[in-house]
Amino acid sequence: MRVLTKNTDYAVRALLVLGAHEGEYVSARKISEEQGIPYQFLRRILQDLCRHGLVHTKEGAHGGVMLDREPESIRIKEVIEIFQGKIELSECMFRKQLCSNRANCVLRHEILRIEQMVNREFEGITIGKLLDDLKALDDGKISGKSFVSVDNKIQET
Amino acid sequence: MRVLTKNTDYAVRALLVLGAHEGEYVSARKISEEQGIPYQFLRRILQDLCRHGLVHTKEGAHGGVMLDREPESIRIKEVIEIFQGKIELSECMFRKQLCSNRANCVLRHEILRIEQMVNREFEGITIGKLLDDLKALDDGKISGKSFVSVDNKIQET
DNA sequence: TATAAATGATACTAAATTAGTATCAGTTAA
DNA sequence: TTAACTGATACTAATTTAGTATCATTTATA
Repeated sequence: MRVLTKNTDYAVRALLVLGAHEGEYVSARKISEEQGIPYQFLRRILQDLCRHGLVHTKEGAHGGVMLDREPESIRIKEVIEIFQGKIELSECMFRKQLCSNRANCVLRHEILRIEQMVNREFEGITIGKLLDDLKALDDGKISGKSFVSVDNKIQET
Repeated sequence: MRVLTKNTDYAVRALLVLGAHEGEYVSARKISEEQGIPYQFLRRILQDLCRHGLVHTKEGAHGGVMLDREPESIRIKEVIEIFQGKIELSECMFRKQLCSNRANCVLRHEILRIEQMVNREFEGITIGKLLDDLKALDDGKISGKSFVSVDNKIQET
């Protein structure tokens, strides 16, 4: 069960690169190489981000992509919704009509609750926050929170 | 973005029917008709539930399916994992190796946090609890929490 | 003992989503 | 003029999800 798709993953990583170079145009080629993201795929992702006003672009030589908003105002929730639509744990029939049966109702009640929780969480994470975390990592301030994977299990070191 | 698949949805509904008839064998045909679930699809789902020990079956005429565990011990998390595997918000490369780049790390840290939250929630919901909710609904005790959908938006009445 | 109502096992198809590739036109700095 | 860019968009491939079909076996019971 995977919830975040490559689209979203690549978009966030691209936004972090752009956030680290605020005020500069960075080319899709450079981001692609730096992050190991398939070039043409990334191109389309960046165009989507542009259409949604998260970044703007400059054509031609020395052109590229630049953040068009404060990193703090770009919420992961927004990015997810651009590429995957609204977060809905279960898109059931009851979004469109009265509950057809009561069994649906009770399950749905719980699911809506969790759905709202997840939405709140993704709303709380911004590119700005992630950039801060990155910076803290660089400064070694939260080095104790770095992770190492052993036998496919995540462990804190 | 849909997170719960039909498999899981149908399985939970079937388990609720079985929970409402504890100690009786209920046939796939009956559940299928009662819940509007495609018969053959449901058959396979019930077989999976059987293989995982949530239900047991009796072949032949007057046979069917019966819960094999206390409804309170059947957690939705377990059902999800049978049909969709472990809940992972983003199955990234870093599950298998050390973080290749730091941009992954910071995003991943947040994602793991939310992932654990979601897991805890689905672990807290059991078939027994949903049956209780259903019963309360029948008794009109939580009638104030019934839902009506207007223009695709959920509203409490 | 024949039969109808069940499950067991499993192969198959269809639809939808996700991931990735390719192409061509236009822009711009040097 | 040319190389390095983006804009737009069509196309293909791979994977996942949903659903269908078939045949064998079991069992209650008329």
